[in-house]
Amino acid sequence: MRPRVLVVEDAEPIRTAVGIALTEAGHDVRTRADGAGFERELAEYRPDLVLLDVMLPGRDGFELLTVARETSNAGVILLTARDGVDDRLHGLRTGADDYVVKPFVLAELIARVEAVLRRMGRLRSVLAVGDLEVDVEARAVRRGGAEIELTATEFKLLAFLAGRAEKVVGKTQLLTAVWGYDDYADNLVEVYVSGLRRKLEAHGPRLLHTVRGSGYVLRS
Amino acid sequence: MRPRVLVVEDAEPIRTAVGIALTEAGHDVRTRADGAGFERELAEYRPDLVLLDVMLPGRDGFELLTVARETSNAGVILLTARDGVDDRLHGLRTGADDYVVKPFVLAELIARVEAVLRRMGRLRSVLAVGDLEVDVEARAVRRGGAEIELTATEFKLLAFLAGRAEKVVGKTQLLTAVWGYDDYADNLVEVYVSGLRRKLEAHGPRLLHTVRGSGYVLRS
DNA sequence: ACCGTTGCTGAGGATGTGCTGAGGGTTTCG
DNA sequence: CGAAACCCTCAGCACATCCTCAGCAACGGT
Repeated sequence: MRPRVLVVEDAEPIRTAVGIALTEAGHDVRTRADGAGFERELAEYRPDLVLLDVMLPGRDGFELLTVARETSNAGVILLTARDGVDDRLHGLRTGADDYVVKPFVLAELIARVEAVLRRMGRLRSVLAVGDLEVDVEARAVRRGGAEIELTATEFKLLAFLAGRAEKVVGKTQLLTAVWGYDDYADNLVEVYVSGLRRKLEAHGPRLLHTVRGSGYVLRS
Repeated sequence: MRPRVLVVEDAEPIRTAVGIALTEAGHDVRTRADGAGFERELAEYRPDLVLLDVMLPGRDGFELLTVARETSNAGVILLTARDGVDDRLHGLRTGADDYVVKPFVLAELIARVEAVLRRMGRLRSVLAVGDLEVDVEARAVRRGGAEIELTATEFKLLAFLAGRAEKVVGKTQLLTAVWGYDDYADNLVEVYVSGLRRKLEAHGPRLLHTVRGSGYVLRS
């Protein structure tokens, strides 16, 4: 489930740019030009995070911040052209989770958005290859909705391969990365690839391909 | 109970000034000049918030940040003279809760400290996992309406796990976070997990799952 | 088509990892 | 001061997982 972000910003170019950047970063985004119907939007869309411009026509960002705090538990980031310490203090005291000053680099805004989401526990680092998802923190693997149970070694192997999806990985490389050996040992890798395939292919077509003479690739 | 703040900063004047300012603002403060014995300090003092200078003799702030994230639930604010966007991004990506650039106005630092504390209170006062509720402040645990009585150690363990719901937590990590040990000691963790399960599962299905070879997860 | 090389897979014993009941030392509380 | 609760250690059991082995299949160059 992707995190939902609500953006309220009157300047059209910024609103669009932020919307696109956040969407590309893998979030679900909804944008608005002013604070009209803000309460309804909060209730319906249930965002995990709200990005609020401070200077808005009608109700300003501080007012909306208060509303958001009272009626939801979304995180809030304020967005403003002003740079005085007083405004920053005001924003933080009112309870914003973060504060970004215009003009800002888009990459930093994204980083702050994700920092707040991560802190709230709404962001996971998930590696995806085709319909396969590898959640490293939860140590969980899903394919097409189904949860796949892996042993410790199988998971290490898959995580390593998923981390370099589309790239061919040699057996020696796998042995050092997963087992810590520095020389070749029997057919260890083959045995584990075999086991991994059996579990993975119970829920779909082959993802872990053999590249004869070189190693293995993970791709769809 | 006043919030505890741990300050790690090598420059003496700043360390003192920050210490005094935070104390006057009503916090319990402890200061250190470097990262030596940081793990022990975390385990003993159990700060709610850690202020870390990025440029420290010995281990730098980023390193300490990682340690703090792994073994405590404390919030973290980075404190630095550098102002490059790259450093800010690095700090936020690594998971800092906030980032203050020197030179800073003391009032702003205090405001940020309190913003982070407030945010943590809002997010962490009652942790919920499935039908389980862990109220950290009241030191109470409920499941499906029934109150569950836990010993001090059991509660610490559960609270730590609940703070990282859905994430796999290693035994070593638990030992440092809950017991303050830095190396593996017998099967302490297993014994307490066992006891915790008995109490938790008297009111519902398993929530505290074993992930063989990795650790434990709390999820429904 | 042949044959050496490379890769696949099922089986099984050794090992590792986790679970639990019991008990002694210590602290807390009445 | 005594009892209860609690913390930690220990030891035995259960079983999942790891790795080796051996035979078979697939591939590709000649």
